[in-house]
Amino acid sequence: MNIYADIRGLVIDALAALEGEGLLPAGLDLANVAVEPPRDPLHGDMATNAAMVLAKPAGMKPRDIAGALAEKLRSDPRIVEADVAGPGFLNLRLDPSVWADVVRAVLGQGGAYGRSEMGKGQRVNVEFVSANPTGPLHVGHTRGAVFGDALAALLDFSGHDVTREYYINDGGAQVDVLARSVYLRYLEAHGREVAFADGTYPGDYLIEVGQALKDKVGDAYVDQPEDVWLVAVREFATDAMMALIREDLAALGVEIDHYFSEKSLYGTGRIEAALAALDAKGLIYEGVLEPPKGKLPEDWEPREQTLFRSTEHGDDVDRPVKKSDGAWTYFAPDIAYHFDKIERGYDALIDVFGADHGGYVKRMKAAVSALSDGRVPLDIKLTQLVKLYKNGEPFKMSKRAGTFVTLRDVVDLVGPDVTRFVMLTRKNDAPLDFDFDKVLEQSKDNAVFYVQYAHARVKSVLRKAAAAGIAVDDATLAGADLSAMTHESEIALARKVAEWPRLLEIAARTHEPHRIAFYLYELAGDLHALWNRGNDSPELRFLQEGDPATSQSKIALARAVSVVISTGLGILGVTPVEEMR
RNA sequence: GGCCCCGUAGCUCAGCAGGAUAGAGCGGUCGCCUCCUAAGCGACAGGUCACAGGUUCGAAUCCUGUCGGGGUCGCCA
Repeated sequence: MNIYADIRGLVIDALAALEGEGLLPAGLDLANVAVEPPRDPLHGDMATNAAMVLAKPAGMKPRDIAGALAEKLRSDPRIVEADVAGPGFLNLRLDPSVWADVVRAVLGQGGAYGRSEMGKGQRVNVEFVSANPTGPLHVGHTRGAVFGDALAALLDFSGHDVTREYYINDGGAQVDVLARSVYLRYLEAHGREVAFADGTYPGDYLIEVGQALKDKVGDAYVDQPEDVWLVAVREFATDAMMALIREDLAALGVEIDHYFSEKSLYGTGRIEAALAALDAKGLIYEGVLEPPKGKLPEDWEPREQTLFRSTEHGDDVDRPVKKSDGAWTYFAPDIAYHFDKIERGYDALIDVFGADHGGYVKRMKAAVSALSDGRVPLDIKLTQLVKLYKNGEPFKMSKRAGTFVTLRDVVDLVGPDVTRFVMLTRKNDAPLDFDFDKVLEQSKDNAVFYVQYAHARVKSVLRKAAAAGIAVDDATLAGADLSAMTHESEIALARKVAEWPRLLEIAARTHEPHRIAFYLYELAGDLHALWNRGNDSPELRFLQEGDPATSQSKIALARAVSVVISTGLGILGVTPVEEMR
């Protein structure tokens, strides 16, 4: 049940009726007609901008349209008041039974409340993390992982058919570096003294990989030239790193549906095929790029390269797909990879990148636009930096990796639930401060705690009611008489619950899962407010001693809140708690 | 220099397809525990939505420009 959608439908029907009666011209575009919660609750329960939006196309005064619309709407039993206000707003006051209906619907639907079909028939591919397989995931990847996973869950809940995907960058020079680094650890395992030159990965996490390599091949590679072992060690090392990364993701509760190997694009004609597709559209040419505007790189010299005419699809300059030595640039396999995604038939693509990849957004979009002839939209979400703090001090080092704080460091310290929630308490494109002490603090300025506390409070009431012999299963609560739910704090809470489907639609449309976290914080706040009213006004307490019927009606509302919190946390990948300890 | 993101209360940040008197937390001041968990709740104070134009009945929101912060910029992915 989405009460906002229902009432909007009512408004649309009324407008259609007015058209039929000739009071409005026929054929008006109603797409921009909105029904929203008013900023000020004094204005009513809902407001519509219909009259203002339609005034110009209809050639009428807003207030005249609003007046006629109000007349029509008043005939619906759910609308008790419809007043024209301001420049032409139509403020609606709903019958209190509407909120009772919402609560009943929530109890009836349970975890399905808020699900929608907005994405019905749409296959969406969400690619995220896609970290190089050269070491454990670090904090930045953690944010991308949480964001991508929550976004995928959100789209899934909104009716999309979602694939979570990870692109393994196992085709470039960095995996050769990895192989050489592992080789050094391998020699070390054989008791050799080794030095880690610049350009190798010194992290401790490779020690066990070197040992494992020794266990596997013995001394076969010792004192052998690189061409003997490089390919084999590279594969061994990449596999080990991917196993590590999968473990990291599992620790965070992230499950990838599809891992896609960059390497699989080489030597198989797939890069060539993708570029041939572009070539067939006249978008590939040999040419010399203009030097960058402004300050020139010192070693700049004009070079003829194979270029993709990305400017035809919105990019600022054309982009090279081959290096001067004839090898592919990294962009070439990326084009092939996205070509593959398009050919797999997705209706929409989403890439989650770190903010440092912001410079690639336009060219990637240009490539997808060109390859799909503009049919497949690509949205690229950038996740900003995470700044870590501990004891108020910036916190940088990891014991394990030697250089950066890993995903494991974070999850081990605060747990996956706190990690995930906190990572979503900022917009993806805003920097995030993550304070190891603060996120574990039990206070109101810690949103995780505050939301969990609200959930636990409801659970506590349910336990106490059950102990008092009052039936509080959802079926019983759904049948409770909710006509006494009239206090402003109760209505405010029910109204918030009613907003859940609408909030989800907005979050799904904008690809912004953080909105869920903020909504849950507000919902929790409304519950805590009502809870505390019970201190002064015993009749507002959820549990009414010796009065099962009233208790059930009160608890029905509380239970509806816990259903929404539980569902919302579920989308964020956070487990709701039953009690605070 | 080009491109991208950001600029909202003392601090950290929300702001929903443009909508009415711009919100929350922290910090400040003042209240609330014989009472379902006070790990909480209520009230007050606090704003030139960086700045200047433009579009619109209406702009924090859209467009242009300026300033400030960050990121990025052809043989690294």
